Amino acid sequence: MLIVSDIRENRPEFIAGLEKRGMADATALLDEVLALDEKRKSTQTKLDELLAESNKISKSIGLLMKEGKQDEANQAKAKTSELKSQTKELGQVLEETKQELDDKLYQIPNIPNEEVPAGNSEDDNEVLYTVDQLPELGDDALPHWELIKNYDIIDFDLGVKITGAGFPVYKGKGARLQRALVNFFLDEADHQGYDEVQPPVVINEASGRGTGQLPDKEGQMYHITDSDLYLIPTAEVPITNLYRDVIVDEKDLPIKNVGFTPCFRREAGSWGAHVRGLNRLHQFDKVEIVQVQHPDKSFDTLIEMRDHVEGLLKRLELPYRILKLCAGDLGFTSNITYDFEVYSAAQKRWLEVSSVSNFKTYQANRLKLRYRDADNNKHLLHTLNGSALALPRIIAAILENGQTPEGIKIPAALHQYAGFETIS
RNA sequence: AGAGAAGUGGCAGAGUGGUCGAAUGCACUGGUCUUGAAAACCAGCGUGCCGCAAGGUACCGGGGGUUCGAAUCCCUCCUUCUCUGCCA
Repeated sequence: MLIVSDIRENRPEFIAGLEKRGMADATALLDEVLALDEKRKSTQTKLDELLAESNKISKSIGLLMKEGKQDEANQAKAKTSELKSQTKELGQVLEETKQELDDKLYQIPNIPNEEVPAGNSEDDNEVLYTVDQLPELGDDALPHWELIKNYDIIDFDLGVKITGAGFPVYKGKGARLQRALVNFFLDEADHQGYDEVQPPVVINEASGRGTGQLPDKEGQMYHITDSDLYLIPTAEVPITNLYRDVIVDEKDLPIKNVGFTPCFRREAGSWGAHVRGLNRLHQFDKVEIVQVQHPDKSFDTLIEMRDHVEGLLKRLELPYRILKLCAGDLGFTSNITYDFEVYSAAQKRWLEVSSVSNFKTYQANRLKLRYRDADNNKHLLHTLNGSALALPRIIAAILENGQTPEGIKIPAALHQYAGFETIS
């Protein structure tokens, strides 16, 4: 959530930022926010004045009663009764105004970083790096969904039987490969100083709001209505919310966490030509890295995280490219995002396997996540996260790119973890 | 899941209708003392909102209610503990 006082101070900058995202009515929306905030403040002031008077009289009533001045006490009571109806009314106005202001703020996405290129669609994303030479497979190369069947390592039909489409069953070396990747990713993060956590994969509404999935992505999460809980779409939600309502000491920064969880996405309406096999699932595994950092250092941290993800792809020997997302393609809560895509050689297409983002104070404001500086003053922190990495598409790329007549060669970095070198 | 008990500041723990935002202790911060440290002593030490400030206001698990006035009384939800049941 944007910070109202910042909007007031730098209104043109915020308007420009939102327009860069393609928001047409940015000026009107921001002005509504500012007006509501003015109303909130003046109402608060008035209410406080009335309450102050009321409190004063109430105290005097106590004293009068002690002195036995019953009549005077009763007179004072009449006066406060009058005030009471006024404060009640104003209190309601204040609550409504706050609610309205909140609702407005929830509709407004983060503003893009100045580094973020302009643009409306993924075509405008900036390619920061791409592999020199795309791998060429023979004409008989198979897409991963064929390979999966041939080697019997992932079973979609069984998943349909147990749950439904988009919930595959990993079997034998498929399951082992997945576990190997998880352990590899977790160990690599551990080497980079991330503390591992295992959060719940079910979250409450407050957590969904804290990181901005609610109300923006209500329809994309599985909702357990009889308990009013949600299945996580990413470990970002439970891990970042670990720090909701927290004030950390400046010297304890940065906070670095890594977590492995399944992720659940309804992907409503997004089934089409490009979702075969492992390309898009309702449930998938992901290792996520999260950092909470000092505002002055978060940009360097973003690069550090980007480098970490890049290192993983290098060690997996997969052809990849790095994109800097344009303003129009940026996630709702993000200030700047780098996407990583691996090349799936049989499908001949790029698959997104990681998104590394800096949210700056957008999430922290909602989370009330702050740090205390040397002078004991409190300031909002910056939150960042990135996939490191999402599993199914990595597996798809490993399978397709590693296929040979003798079987599928898996990357050397995984041999120890998997306990095998070839799927045959 | 059933029965009972309890939720107060970083922690411990007072407070059952009226200067209570809240005693006291510990922890923490600054100072005095000391060659240094410890001890002792002095002072400070929650959060949000409004305000340039002085100050005001709100918060004692969450929400609602009674009252001129609620940490204190009532309702409700949540959580924790104990016992019973069930279970990996």
